[in-house]
Amino acid sequence: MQKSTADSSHKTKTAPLTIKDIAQELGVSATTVSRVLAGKAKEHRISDETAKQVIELSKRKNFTPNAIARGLRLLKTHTIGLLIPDISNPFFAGLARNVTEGLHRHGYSIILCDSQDDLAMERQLLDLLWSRQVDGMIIAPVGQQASHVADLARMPKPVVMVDRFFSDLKIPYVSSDNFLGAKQAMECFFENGHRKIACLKGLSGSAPAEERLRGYRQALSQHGLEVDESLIRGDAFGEQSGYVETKLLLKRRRDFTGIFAMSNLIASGALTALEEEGVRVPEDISLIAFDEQPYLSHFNPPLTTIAQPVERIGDTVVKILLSQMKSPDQPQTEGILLPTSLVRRKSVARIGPAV
Amino acid sequence: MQKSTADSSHKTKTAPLTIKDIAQELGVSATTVSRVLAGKAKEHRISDETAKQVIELSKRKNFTPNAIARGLRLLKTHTIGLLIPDISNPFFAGLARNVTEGLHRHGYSIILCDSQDDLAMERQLLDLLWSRQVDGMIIAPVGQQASHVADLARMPKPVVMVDRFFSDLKIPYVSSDNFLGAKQAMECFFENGHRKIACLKGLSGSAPAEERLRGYRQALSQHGLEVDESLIRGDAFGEQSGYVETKLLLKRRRDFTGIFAMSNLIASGALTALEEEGVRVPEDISLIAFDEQPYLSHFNPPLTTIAQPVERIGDTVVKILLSQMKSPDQPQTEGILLPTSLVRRKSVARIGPAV
DNA sequence: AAAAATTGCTCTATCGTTTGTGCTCTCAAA
DNA sequence: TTTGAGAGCACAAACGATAGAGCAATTTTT
Repeated sequence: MQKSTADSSHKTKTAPLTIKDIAQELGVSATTVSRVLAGKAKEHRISDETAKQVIELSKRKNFTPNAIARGLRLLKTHTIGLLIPDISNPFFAGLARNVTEGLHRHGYSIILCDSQDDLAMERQLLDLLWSRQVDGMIIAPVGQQASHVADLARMPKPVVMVDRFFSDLKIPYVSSDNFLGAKQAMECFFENGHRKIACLKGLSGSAPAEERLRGYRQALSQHGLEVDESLIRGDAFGEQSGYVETKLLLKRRRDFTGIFAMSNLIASGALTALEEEGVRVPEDISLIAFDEQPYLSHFNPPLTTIAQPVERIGDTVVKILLSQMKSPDQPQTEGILLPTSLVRRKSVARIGPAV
Repeated sequence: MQKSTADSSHKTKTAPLTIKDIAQELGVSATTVSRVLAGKAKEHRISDETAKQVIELSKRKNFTPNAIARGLRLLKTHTIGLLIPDISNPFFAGLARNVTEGLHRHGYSIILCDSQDDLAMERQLLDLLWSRQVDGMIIAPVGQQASHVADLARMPKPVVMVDRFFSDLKIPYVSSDNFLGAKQAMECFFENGHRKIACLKGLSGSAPAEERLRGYRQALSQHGLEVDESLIRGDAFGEQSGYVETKLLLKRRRDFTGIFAMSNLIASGALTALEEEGVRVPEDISLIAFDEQPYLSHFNPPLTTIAQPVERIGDTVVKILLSQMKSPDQPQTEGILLPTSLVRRKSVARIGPAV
């Protein structure tokens, strides 16, 4: 075994460099190196010559200061916690992509936590994020219980909620205007003559589900139609829920002509059930789903959807978080609702005059 | 402004607790608190009484030791870097979910980096991850260039490649058996009488694209068919590529009867193009895509696909990484290829006797 | 030529934990 | 009454980077 000199033929593990190593090799102090690398050379009257040497050697040795040590000293980690219920849900994946990119541009990294829509897990992950000294958090809480989220408002670091939120907490949030979205979906049904429309609900108690339900109800009322409670079914945003509830609904009755699905996953499950039961879409039953994805245009039939402005949501969340981190004591934005839009495709049939 | 006592009505930001605060309040040393919280009370002869008090107070104050300070002292952050080309690609989203969960169960958090399939970004993110002192990395490199990835082999921390990999580097990898997958797709075409099959390629130089191409070629040869190079088109895994290449292909010729798309995104783009050109699937042209997703069964037509064992890939990656972290000097697994499977749906038409 | 200002750094303490070493008791055995 | 062993903890030094204060040269001013 040789003594040291990097032997690149084998997997020679190089010991991590420190600022001291650089300093020693140049015969300067660690402070100097730190200041040069922080771009504060001028400010601290480091000679151009010294600065150049430090930079060059660092580059040559591929040295970057230990961010952990830095974080400890500065009490700032340049890390943001991102907590979402399910990264494999395209809506959240898109959001994660957007947020990750936006924050990266401002020098922040993100720690990704997937709560799997589990409250206990969520609580645990929140503790974990704090223990990791994140500078801020972006969370899409499971959404049914607020107590542990409420504690976040007392934390010394900014937090922003997204999608799932609690409007009564003193924590800013960004979301689609779910109420509006539901009404847009319903209006589309009405225009095409539908009046009996089932609602496949998402997680009860969560803001998106409740707001969408409110839109559903109000749209019916405004058109002088009665809300049939037995047409409101389901309690989760997943595919399973869409499948099961549609199955049950179809066993019981067939007098409704439209289904409003609160997520694309629910819609997907519903489609499976409809197919199994030999119900054609949209000839027998029309369908509108929340959440737009490009591939939905290849569905059979191409799905009419309510599109959420995912990018705008992500951008806004990032903007709020950055601004809160810059000036923690400014008045907080209370909550922002971004408008949805209807994407008309072919899953809604005209069955009569507009209501 | 009151002095201190947490005033929960307002957003009173509580100063972060430290181990010293706990120690002081109990009249013991920080050492003792640390040892109790690390579960080393017995080992260090801390009385049950003291231990109980420490635990209780910590719980009551919701205290968790500062992981940053811990990381600095222990030179171990319990953080893993996850670098992928695009989190909004369902394949990687699924992988991320799996990996995140698996690592979390072992006490590790993940820092998510999305390179957006950009080499420069990838290089930058790798530096960033090292500077954050991750204990290990899971990377799906862009895949065209290996030099910066090769450096990883010399790092003192374990790295595992996934999906996109370089087999000649001394870094373990886990991936689908892309070669096999392509052959499975081709066999399905052959069984149904197809002999002229176009290939919509992914990113040139990346292992998945090259291996799938190899499978495509070999399958043709084995059946005594000539490889028509002009039927091999495209250079990216995205939707755009699928769309554009299909358009171009259709302008030029219509003598092929099948399309092998190297990703579901490519397939999606191809479908759009086919539709625009009035080509019916599968009546006029059959289609098989790599990457399975449940919703593909709702496509028009339901897509026949090659399914990658995403969960097994994720589990395996995690297993390898954990084992490398436990015993860094053990012989490394060189590379693991997991079998794919054909999901038969309705996008392949029978057009003659099997070849 | 002496005082003042400027240049170009270095020294030291610090962030919050953990660890090796060592200190002070108490109680029993010799 | 001294010695020894164990129990129960505290002290101080690290981990790597940074901010404030300070200090020796050199240059400028008067």
